[in-house]
Parts: sequence; C-alpha cells; structure tokens
Amino acid sequence: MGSLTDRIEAYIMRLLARSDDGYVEVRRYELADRFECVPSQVTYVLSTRFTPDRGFFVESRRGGGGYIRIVARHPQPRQDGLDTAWKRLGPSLTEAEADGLLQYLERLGLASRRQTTVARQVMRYEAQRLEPPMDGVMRAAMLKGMLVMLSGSAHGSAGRAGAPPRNGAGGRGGDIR
Amino acid sequence: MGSLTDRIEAYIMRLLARSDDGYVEVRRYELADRFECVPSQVTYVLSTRFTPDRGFFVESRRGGGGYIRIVARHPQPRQDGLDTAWKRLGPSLTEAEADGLLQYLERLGLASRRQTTVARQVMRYEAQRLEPPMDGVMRAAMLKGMLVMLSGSAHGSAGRAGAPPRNGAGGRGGDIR
DNA sequence: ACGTCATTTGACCTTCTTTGACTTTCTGCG
DNA sequence: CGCAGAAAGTCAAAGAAGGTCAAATGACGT
Repeated sequence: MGSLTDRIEAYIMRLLARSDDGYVEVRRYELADRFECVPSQVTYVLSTRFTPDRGFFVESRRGGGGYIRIVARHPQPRQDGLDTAWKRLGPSLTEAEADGLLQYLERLGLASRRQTTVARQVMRYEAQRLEPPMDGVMRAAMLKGMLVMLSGSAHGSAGRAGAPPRNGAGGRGGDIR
Repeated sequence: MGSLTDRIEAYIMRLLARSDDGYVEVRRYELADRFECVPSQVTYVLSTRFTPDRGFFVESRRGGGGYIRIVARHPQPRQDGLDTAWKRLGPSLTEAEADGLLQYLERLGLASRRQTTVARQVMRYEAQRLEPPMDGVMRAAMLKGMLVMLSGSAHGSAGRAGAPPRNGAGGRGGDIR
C-alpha cells in the first residue's frame, strides 16, 4: 500500500494544507531526492494527481532557479464551500464532473471517504441502467440530495472526512499551460 | 459449507465487521496467497457475493500499489430504518412517493424539518423543468443522495462537520468499475 | 445416470507505476 | 551573442497489479 506516487501526492497535499496562500512551490529534483526516485516520477505524480479536473493547476519554469508551483483552486476548507458546490451543480453532470464534486466535498471535510465512495458506486450502478440523457440528471440529483443533507443539522450531520483522495478520470497527458 | 468461496467470503466479512468505517482494502494476490488459490478466485468471490444488490460495492485499482476496496452500504448492519428506506427506493419516484419517504425520514429523526423542506422545494423546482420520464428518476436520485449522506460514518452520531482538517497521508482513491 | 448450476483454474489482457535515456528551456557569464 | 550548466519535460520500455473468459471439475436435484 502506499505506492511511491501516493506518498508523494500525500506530501504535496500536506504542504498545500499547511500553506495559507493555497499554493506551494517545489523543486522537482529536491522532491525526487527526498523520495529517492527519479525526477520524472514527480512529473508523473503531478500529471496524474494534480490535474485541473481535480481542482489543481501546475505551473513551472525550467532552467536555473526553476520551480514547480502547484495551485489549489479551493484553498481554504470553508463552510461556504457548500455554496460553491451548489453553483458548480448544473442540471446534468458527467461522471467526471460528479467525481470532481465528490472529491471536492471530501477535501473540504464535508463528506467522508465512505460517503463519497458509496455515492460514486451507486451512481455507477444506476447510470448503467439509464439512457444517456438521464444518467446526467441522475448524477446531478444525487449530488443535490447529498448537499441538502449537508445543509441542515438533523442531529449530528455528516461524518468527517478522512484523507485526501484521488481517483481517476485518468489524467490525460499532463499538458499544459 | 466450507467451500473456498465461502471461506474467503467469511474472511472478508470479518474484516468488514472489524473495520469501523465500513470498508476494507485488500490485495488480490495476498488473499489468493493466504487461501492458496489463484487470484481470479478472489475476483469470483467478489462478483458473486459482494454485489450491489446485497449492499456492497467494490472498487479497485490495477498496477503498482493496486488494491481492491470493498464498501458496505450500511456500515452498521441494519441500524435505523435506512435499510428500509433503500428498499422503498426504486429507480423512479412520483412526487407522492418521494414525499412519503421524506416524511418517513423525518419521523425517524434521520432528517430535520429543514432538510426535508429544502429537499421538497428543490425537487419541485427541478421536476418542473424535466420531461416526464426524467422527473421520477431525479426524485429517486435525490433521495439516494440523501440516504448516502445519512449512512455517513460508522458510529451513528459521527463526527461533526467542520471538525479539524487534519489529514495527512494515506489517501488512496480509486477507480471505479 | 443426466443435466444444471456453482466453483476452480489458468492462459491472456488492460491499466497504473517506476525508471531512464534524451530533449527543451532558462539563467549567467564571457 | 554564444556557451555552459541547471532545471524541468518527454517518451517509451519494464514491472506490478488486477480483470476476463472459458474450460475443467464438483455438487445436487430429478
């Protein structure tokens, strides 16, 4: 457990959580050195885990004094993160979009790993039996239901979140800037 | 009794019972090794015993550091009326049915007045802009999302949202299948 | 015995991770 | 300007899991 990639991801996540600007700068070779791996391993982690899809942006410079800057789109776990979530919620969602939202909720500590996992699975299961236009509506609706529960206190609400997740909509080539 | 499949199933069940988050992660080859069988035997057990309609979801990842995660929809066997609620939940719901379920949740103290009210409003609003076959799907999905949040974290009361961020390493999300 | 359904196995496939050789960009300095 | 050195980027091959599928075997009911 805990592949190299996972450990590096966790490390960067920790740095991000600690910084209050919502971004961190690292040296590729320093990371590689700390984790005793080849530099390109770092590139791999960045391109598969810190994608725009998951709410991150990566910027870098080569040459002397080069660096890699990782910016989190949602820096502070804030209570009004819920509003943001509602705003990101349209009438229909693709699987990737729904996934991004679930990860977002988990990062903010609004939903637990368990909850997001179950939600993801139920969505999959249900989507498979629905015709194309409907699956998106179903995903959006499920998310809405989840948000509704988060928005009110019944007794103790949601569980707390665990560690930062990852998952994948297969980070396509790291591209760009 | 005592078929290989049964023993592996029992073993996983035990792991699940012991975990307090309602899910466990295993390595396919480790299980195969422990039970001295081929890896695909494990796949067989999972696909015949840990199915969605028995209340389980399986998520996995290939490649280095791969794993198989088994999640129980109801961490605590059958607490509250959650299970009943899931059963009453088909692929589609009329407004009246959805309403009945919301009342049911409220009666059990699983959802607050505020939550059910918001839910009802959102459903109304959304239903109005959907074509006939879809509104029902939407209602059912919203309820599913609500139930997912309710089955939150293992021990009923669970953590309070907004609890300490903490979060270090360890995260491993997963792909879904 | 015979047919059917559930288990076991095993050969082969797909996906994710790790490595390493080679390329492209920058910065600084003659 | 042009070159050296410092970073970071690319890409493809090798390694590590897990998934599939169908054939062989077993269990059971009629």
